[in-house]
Amino acid sequence: MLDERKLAVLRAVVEDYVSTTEPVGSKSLVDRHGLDVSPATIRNDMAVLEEQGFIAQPHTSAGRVPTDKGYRLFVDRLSSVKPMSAAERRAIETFLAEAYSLDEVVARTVRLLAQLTRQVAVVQYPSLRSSAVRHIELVALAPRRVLLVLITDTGRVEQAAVDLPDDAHPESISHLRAVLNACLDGHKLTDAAKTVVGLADRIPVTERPNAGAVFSVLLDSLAERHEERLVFAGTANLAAPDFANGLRDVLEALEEQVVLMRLLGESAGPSALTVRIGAETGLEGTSVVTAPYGAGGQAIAKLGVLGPTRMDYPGTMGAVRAVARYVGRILGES
Amino acid sequence: MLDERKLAVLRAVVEDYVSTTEPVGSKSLVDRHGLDVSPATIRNDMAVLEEQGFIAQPHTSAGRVPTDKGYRLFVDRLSSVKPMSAAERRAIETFLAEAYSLDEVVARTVRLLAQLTRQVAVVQYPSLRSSAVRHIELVALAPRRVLLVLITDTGRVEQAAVDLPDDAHPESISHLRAVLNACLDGHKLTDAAKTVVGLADRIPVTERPNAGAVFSVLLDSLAERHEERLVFAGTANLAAPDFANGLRDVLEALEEQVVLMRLLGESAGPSALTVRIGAETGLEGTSVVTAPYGAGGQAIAKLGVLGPTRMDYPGTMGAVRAVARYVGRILGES
DNA sequence: ATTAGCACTCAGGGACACTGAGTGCCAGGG
DNA sequence: CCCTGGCACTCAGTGTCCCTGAGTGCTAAT
Repeated sequence: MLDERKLAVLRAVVEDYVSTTEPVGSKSLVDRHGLDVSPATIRNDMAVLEEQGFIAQPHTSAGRVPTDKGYRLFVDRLSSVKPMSAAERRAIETFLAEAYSLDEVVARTVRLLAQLTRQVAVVQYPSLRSSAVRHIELVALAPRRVLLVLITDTGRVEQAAVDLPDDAHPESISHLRAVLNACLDGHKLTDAAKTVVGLADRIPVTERPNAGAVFSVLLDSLAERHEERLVFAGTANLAAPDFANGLRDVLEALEEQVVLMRLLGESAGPSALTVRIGAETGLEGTSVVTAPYGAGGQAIAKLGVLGPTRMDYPGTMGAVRAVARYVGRILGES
Repeated sequence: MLDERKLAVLRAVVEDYVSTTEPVGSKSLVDRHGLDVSPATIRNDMAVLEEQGFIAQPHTSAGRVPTDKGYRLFVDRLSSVKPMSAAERRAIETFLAEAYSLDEVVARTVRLLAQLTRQVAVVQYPSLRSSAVRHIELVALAPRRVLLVLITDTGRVEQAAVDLPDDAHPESISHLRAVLNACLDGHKLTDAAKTVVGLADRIPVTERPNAGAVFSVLLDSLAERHEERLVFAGTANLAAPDFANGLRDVLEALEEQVVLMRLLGESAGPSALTVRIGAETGLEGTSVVTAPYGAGGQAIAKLGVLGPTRMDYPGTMGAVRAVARYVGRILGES
């Protein structure tokens, strides 16, 4: 149905259109690529490709432009990820290595990704679930309100205010803190749920409601809230002419964390690059390339870039993959 | 030089241009405003205003458009801040009152401001300097690295990693923590500098280098870094046609915290609204309205909005002022 | 299956004229 | 002296017409 040459034509159309932004015609195709056939032949191929929905004409008597379906096929079967050059890899590595705190790693990563791809970069904060507890602090704010501070082994600090059902005496708070630290120190948050079950025994009955409130905040909201934090950079790249009309929608999507989370979240394979094209993203004319990243093999969050459907997929995918790897490595070390 | 009527004409030009986005001519002016003179008279006035540089013509045979200088005069002498309606004030109050943590207050404030003004809103995080210390925590990360966590009386948590000159034993860290808490608890960071001077006495000579490192991070970087944090919202409003060309610059400015800090920082009076117009902002075609806000009378940070030179100044100023007041009130309560 | 040839289409761009909102200026009137 | 009505002038924007050129689809020959 689609022989070798037709696929080559589609590939050429995508490549040319991406680099010129202009509908590509049969003649220029045979010129720019080393196709040993005449324009007329290409025209026939193009007619077939159009019928199948891989390319389209903006108007009669204009060249062809890839459709979403065309880009899809291109990404899935006609192109391969373009690896970063050695120089680029080195630059990435040294740039990220200069970051100390997690905040800084994330900030640098997102800027780097925006710069490499010249598009909008998005990075999700790593989940807390796989970190281990180093220290837990409780500070009284009001009779029925304490501040819960969690310090992880990776040196991250998370806080949350907890509303207590009963008034809490200073000493009962100290006791709770001591128990929490004794039991959870060194444990991962993922395992903390089990640990907490047996933990209630060590707490006087009268204090259990308060302790329960603290536990639930620690396990649920603290660990989860963090996963929702997103950072982005490179929005200035939206000023490119591609987005002329859809601009408003994209900017709104960037502020609506929910939309972005969905874009990052719904990726398919666990260790693979995910590419969502055009309508698949819910944003007309916009594509998204994402990858999971994580320390020591297991994915803890995602990152990616967002750009016009007409983007350099191999290059973008290469950059996303490279950055995801190096971030994972950096996080694994600290 | 500029009699009453000429000023009225300028005011009318600004108002009409702001609402229609189109150069305003003499005829439409006398129609839309109750001016009891003929268009010809207005034309003469306009000629004078143009000569003085308050208005300009995009091209001959087009209406007039205010210049930066014209807007300046309008803001300084021809308009007054438009107070929010009672309903709006109530909405602001309840919306902000629902926020618990400081992060949430800031997040809600910036969104609110963007929505009220339909422009880009920027909020600077409140300075830590005027908060008092509630608790200080030190956690060892590595032999020569500790994590310093500061909890303030307003329930805020700040962290910073400290590199130590010497190896630190667990007990010396505990000791340092105890001393820090004993001496600083309840004191404001602004006063902490004095307190620290006498504090060295309580620390063994061998530990002083390490203690010094912790102190300096606490006083300098921790307190200062925080003031540099900015949050913004409403970037989708940049899609308005006004920004068609300058868009890229504005988006870049938003990512360059430095530029934004300057825009927020250089305001004149301590308690007043500041309006910077067009070239005054360093961004062609962009104006900025800022106000300080703070708990209990003293300003602790700034907030503001950024929009096209052609903006509704009275309304925007009203919104900024109102939001600044209510945020101050909310922060004062907690 | 490929190609050469040919008629056809249509967006983009230049030339042209027309319209209308707006101007500047002047001479006359309160 | 300030205002006004009148008048000639300017020019951005719009619409029409036409031409050009890149690109197409189809058909007949290889």
